[in-house]
Amino acid sequence: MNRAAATIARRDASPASADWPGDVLARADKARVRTRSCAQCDLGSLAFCDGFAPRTVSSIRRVQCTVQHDAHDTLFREGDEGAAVYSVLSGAIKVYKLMPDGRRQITGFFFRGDMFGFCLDGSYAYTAEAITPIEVCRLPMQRLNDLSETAPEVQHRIMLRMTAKLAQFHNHVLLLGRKTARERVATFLLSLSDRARRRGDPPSPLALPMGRADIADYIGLTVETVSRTMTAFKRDGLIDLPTPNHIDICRAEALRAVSDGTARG
Amino acid sequence: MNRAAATIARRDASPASADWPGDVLARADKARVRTRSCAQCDLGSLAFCDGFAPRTVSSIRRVQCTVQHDAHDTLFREGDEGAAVYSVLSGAIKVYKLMPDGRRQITGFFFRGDMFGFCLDGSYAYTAEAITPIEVCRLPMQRLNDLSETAPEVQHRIMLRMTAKLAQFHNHVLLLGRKTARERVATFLLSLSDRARRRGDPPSPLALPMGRADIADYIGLTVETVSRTMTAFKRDGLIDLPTPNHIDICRAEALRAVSDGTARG
DNA sequence: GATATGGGTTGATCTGGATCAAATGCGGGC
DNA sequence: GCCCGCATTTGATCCAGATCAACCCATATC
Repeated sequence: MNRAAATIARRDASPASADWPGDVLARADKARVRTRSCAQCDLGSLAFCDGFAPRTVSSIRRVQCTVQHDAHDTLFREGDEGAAVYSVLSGAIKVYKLMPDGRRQITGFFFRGDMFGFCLDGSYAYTAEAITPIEVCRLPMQRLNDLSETAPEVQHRIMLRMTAKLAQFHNHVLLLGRKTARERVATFLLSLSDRARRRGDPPSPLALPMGRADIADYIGLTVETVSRTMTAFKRDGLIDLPTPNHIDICRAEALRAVSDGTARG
Repeated sequence: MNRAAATIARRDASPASADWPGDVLARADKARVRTRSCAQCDLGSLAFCDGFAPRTVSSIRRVQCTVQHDAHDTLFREGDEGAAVYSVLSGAIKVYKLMPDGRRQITGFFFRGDMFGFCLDGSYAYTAEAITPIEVCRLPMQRLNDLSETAPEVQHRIMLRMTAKLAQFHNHVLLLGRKTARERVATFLLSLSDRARRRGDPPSPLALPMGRADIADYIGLTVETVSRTMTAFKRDGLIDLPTPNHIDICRAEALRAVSDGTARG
């Protein structure tokens, strides 16, 4: 489609090394780069570099840059040269793959503290797009690799993140391959709630920054089925929906039973 | 079910450090451990350690052990302490997750040269089972981590494998979330064929070591649908099925078009 | 050669979720 | 306050793939 054509045009216009702010501006829609270091980073224990030796941290600071995006901005597209990994400071991001006829599969949502963009060589396997206004910490992969010669803990930390992501994928593949609509929605809500809790965000009322269409494209359903299922959960008293974008999980155990297929019988 | 109960009993009987052959025997069904080193390894460029400095290779050799299993043996179960990664020397392995009611999702097939079992801390997220008689190279993860202090290329190589696996997962999630039965089967066959080619196995007739039920549980369909779809492909001249476990891809481009949804219109 | 066994295939029917269609609700601009 | 545009919800119908049920056909056993 014309979106794909636009991507190619942009890529041809900005070739080569993709490590520095100027390139970020050329490559991504409307990015605003702040050149200040990560001294003001408030991720705390969620930060990728938390607990590293001071000299390792300062090495990372030298190669890192903080980037802001508006909602709906594209950070990179499937097929772009994969040059950097990102750590989310604030906001929500979705990554997805498209089929030629426009079918879309969202393969991940990322929030404060999450990392995405792993792509050691070759090109990104998916497109990344801001759901809300976001702030991300951009880490050129090549620089991290260089760094790992002297600081093996950097790669080890990356491996931990990737391992966690792999485990998540196993669960998501189970959801997509074998779960019913009710089980999918329940699993999704519990997983979001769990992640909110882990990163210290209020788990109730849980914020749903993404729309119903995004949820549907993530769990392999249609908007209508997602909506109907949430309404059914509300009717059954499992959740409350103060607004379409906030849910209260009223009966977590019951929702858990739905999510793993042990509800009722 | 009683299988789960048996797992717990076995784990209670063999606690603690899981690095050495004796433990492998205790943990896995009927494993035969060969204590000879990997000097006879014939993986060549497919090997995890291919191209490493001689002293790194010999460090790996010291911690590695080669294990043989019969078809249907279980290497480890979901929830077992994740102590080692495996590299396949020969044969085929499937890994899967089960739901309490018995629904099964196979999350990966592994062949000669593939690695699986990534699990830096905590426990395995899935069960691994031999499809055919197999021979695997077992690498205790903790030892690899220690090694990476002096040889950063070890972790880098692991990261490459994990990155490739992540990209594969993105594709598989797209398949499960958004593809039709025909698209799924076509994608599956092409992916197997591609992997056979990459590892130097005859791409035609392509061997299908797994049964229809395994294929179905991998691509989120039923046995009947897999069988019907393969029959339809044969009728349409896209493939031939000399035996149920061997396929010839007759019209790869046409199958490719089916797999990405661009067939006919 | 009869007989069991366990894949794999084929046929008939059913159904969960998709699709098509229409409200409904809600935030933002003026 | 009122209108517009968009996301969400609700309703009616349809259909791809699941389910239920034979059946086929190799291999194994005696």
